[in-house]
Amino acid sequence: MSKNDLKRQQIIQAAAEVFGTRSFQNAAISEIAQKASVAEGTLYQYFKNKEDLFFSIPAQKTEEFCEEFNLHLEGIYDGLNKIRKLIWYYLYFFKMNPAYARILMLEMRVSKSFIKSGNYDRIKAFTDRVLEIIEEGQAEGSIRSGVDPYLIREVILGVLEHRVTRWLLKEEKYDLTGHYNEVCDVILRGIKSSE
Amino acid sequence: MSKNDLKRQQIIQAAAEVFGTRSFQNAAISEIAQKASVAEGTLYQYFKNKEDLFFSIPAQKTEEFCEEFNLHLEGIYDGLNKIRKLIWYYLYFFKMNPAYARILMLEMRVSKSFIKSGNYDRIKAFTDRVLEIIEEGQAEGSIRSGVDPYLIREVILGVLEHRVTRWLLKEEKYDLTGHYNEVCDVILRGIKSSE
Amino acid sequence: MSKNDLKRQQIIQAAAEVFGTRSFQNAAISEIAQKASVAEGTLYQYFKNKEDLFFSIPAQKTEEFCEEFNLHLEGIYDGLNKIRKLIWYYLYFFKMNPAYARILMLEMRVSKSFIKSGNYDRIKAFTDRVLEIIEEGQAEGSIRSGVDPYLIREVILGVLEHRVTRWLLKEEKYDLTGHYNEVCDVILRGIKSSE
Amino acid sequence: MSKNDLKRQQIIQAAAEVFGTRSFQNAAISEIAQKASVAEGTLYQYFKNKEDLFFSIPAQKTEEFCEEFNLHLEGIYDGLNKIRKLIWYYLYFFKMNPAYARILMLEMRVSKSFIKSGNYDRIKAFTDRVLEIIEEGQAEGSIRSGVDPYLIREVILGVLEHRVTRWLLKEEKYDLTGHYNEVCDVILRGIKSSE
DNA sequence: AATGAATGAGAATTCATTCAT
DNA sequence: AATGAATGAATTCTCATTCAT
Repeated sequence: MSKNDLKRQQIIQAAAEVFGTRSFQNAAISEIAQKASVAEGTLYQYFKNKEDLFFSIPAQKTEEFCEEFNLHLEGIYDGLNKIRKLIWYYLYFFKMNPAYARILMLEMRVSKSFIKSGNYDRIKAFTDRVLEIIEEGQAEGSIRSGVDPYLIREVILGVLEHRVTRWLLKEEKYDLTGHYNEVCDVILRGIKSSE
Repeated sequence: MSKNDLKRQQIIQAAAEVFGTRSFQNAAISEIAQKASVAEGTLYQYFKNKEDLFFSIPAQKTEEFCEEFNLHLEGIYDGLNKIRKLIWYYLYFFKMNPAYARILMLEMRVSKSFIKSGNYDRIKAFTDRVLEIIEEGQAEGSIRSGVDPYLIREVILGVLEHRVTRWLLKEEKYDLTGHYNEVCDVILRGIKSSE
Repeated sequence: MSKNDLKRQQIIQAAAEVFGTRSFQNAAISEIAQKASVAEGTLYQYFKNKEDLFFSIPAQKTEEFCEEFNLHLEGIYDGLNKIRKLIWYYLYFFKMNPAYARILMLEMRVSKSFIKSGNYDRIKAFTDRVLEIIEEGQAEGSIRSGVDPYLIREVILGVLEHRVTRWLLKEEKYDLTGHYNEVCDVILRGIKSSE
Repeated sequence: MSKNDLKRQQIIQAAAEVFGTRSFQNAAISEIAQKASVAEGTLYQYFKNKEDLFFSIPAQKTEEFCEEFNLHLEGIYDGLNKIRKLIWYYLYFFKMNPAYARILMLEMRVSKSFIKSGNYDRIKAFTDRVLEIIEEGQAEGSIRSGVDPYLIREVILGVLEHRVTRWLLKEEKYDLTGHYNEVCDVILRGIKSSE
């Protein structure tokens, strides 16, 4: 990694810490600079402005997320188990990264400008991967075909995001991965009584 | 309604319009006051501060939502159809109230202080009602028993909130109630291939 | 004068003092506010921004200038003496108002945005008056006709502005109204040897 | 010219281009460096600071101006025609160099620090030359003697500077050398009706 | 001599809130 | 109760200049 990239990462790291505790508005550039041990002006050599810095946080984390996730998928060959793994890993990851969860769930996910900014692309790569898994599952017959895979993805991610969001708002008082089996069960089999 | 309450409503109405377009931070008290045809100082006779005014918006709308929802439930006696109606009405309501959707989905739903503020109660009344429906459905056998009703509620609301949020971020370009049947289907029957 | 206008004047007065010593860039809003005994924010209730405040200074002074000038013209009925009076009064006025001279000659007169701003109008009223005097002089035969009055005005004001500017740059070390007679003479009779 | 001087000129050239469009404050060192194809730090090897660089622009141009002017004077032996030539050439030069005109008329001419800086000397050489011409004219009898030659110079340069300045402020919309004959006429013969 | 990354001081402006009328 | 003028804290961002390489 070049010296340049290194400093960039160093700043993003500091930003992640600060934005992890305070909202975008309440976080101060001065605090980030201090935490990153650079002058305030230096931030502006690496990022266009405060928002650009803010939006640059997810890239790194998302990459980390995806890499780990792929490792976890190794050796799993059927769609349903991949989905189960996805559900578990998603919850596990945010349980382990609550500060980043705050940033992503309570700020980014709700921001039009983030979506428009190029920084959304990395996250899109992940959701594309999820779609792939679903389509493979449909092809192999383990996931219902005849249902729009986008809709299936919406259900899975909707539930997961909701779960993480609630957990954050309740100040992370309970175990986010708890009841993981039931969550999978309801997503897979629905809420309707089967007979 | 007292003259006092009337003016209160007038202000909330103006606030809903302004906050419907701009974010909390970007909305100006001065604009709200102007739109409500009162002096800025007057706002502070009715609301403690900007946040208090902001958080006061949902009460009225939620009540409206609940009343209408109850009307729509009239004559429906089985749990599954109640759920279907819930799903439809939820999407329909936000389709008809996109400005309010913005406020609720992109700001309130993501705010710790809103939850802590008393103003969350009205919304809680609604989610309690959903829980009731689920429990009734479980009792009558149409909804799977043996699954935590809270979890079932989480799935339903998670999907719905996700759907509305995506729609807002995509600038309301498509029909929010579209594919309503498929949405119900996936929620009710799950994503797993049934055989 | 309304209370509102009074405070406006008070601020302009303070601004004139500060801008009289420091350049536009070097003058600080905070100093002006302090000198005017108002909060910094108050300035922005009366003026759009720093530049707007700056450009608002000449109006008052120009009016004062014109009024006095008109008094001085009283009882003078021929064009040449009016021109002589103009020359004298112009030099005299800036001699008595060196701080304002700085603002007008070294900053405003050289600023495209000032000309474009409405605030230039008051000064235009003065130069229009000068043109009138010249045209009257031409009509009565005391000033050369057959020469564009605009050009004549340009000569008169050009010399005067140059004189005041030089005086300011030389730090007002000599008497600005000195040699007034010779100045008139050269402007009136030209530089060419008469035979 | 040494390699060193060459780079110096290169930088001044770039500075002239940039300062020709933007004001001193608005021009960026970085842009000048880029245009001169040197690093920002390099500028500071050749010039003490931004102002020093800015003030260094006129030297070269003034020299160019004087050389050309002297060529134009060749073969003219009487004072009045020299003055006429001066008036014409002055207007012509700035018409051909509007960017430099901006710098000189709207910024330098109005700056105390420029006068104090040594860089004013080259310009002084020119005004000294003008004084010489006037004194020669007085000696030969074509220019009025008995009038302070400094005052005569003030009239000539005052009118010319005023003319160029107005032209710049009016965004160079008309021909600067237009009406050149009338300008000479008024300067030479004055504004007074001759009988 | 040349570089260019890092610096950090510095200032305008906004706007929710107050309070005298 | 209503007003709205006055407040002033609070913060991003710029950019000339430096200096280690």
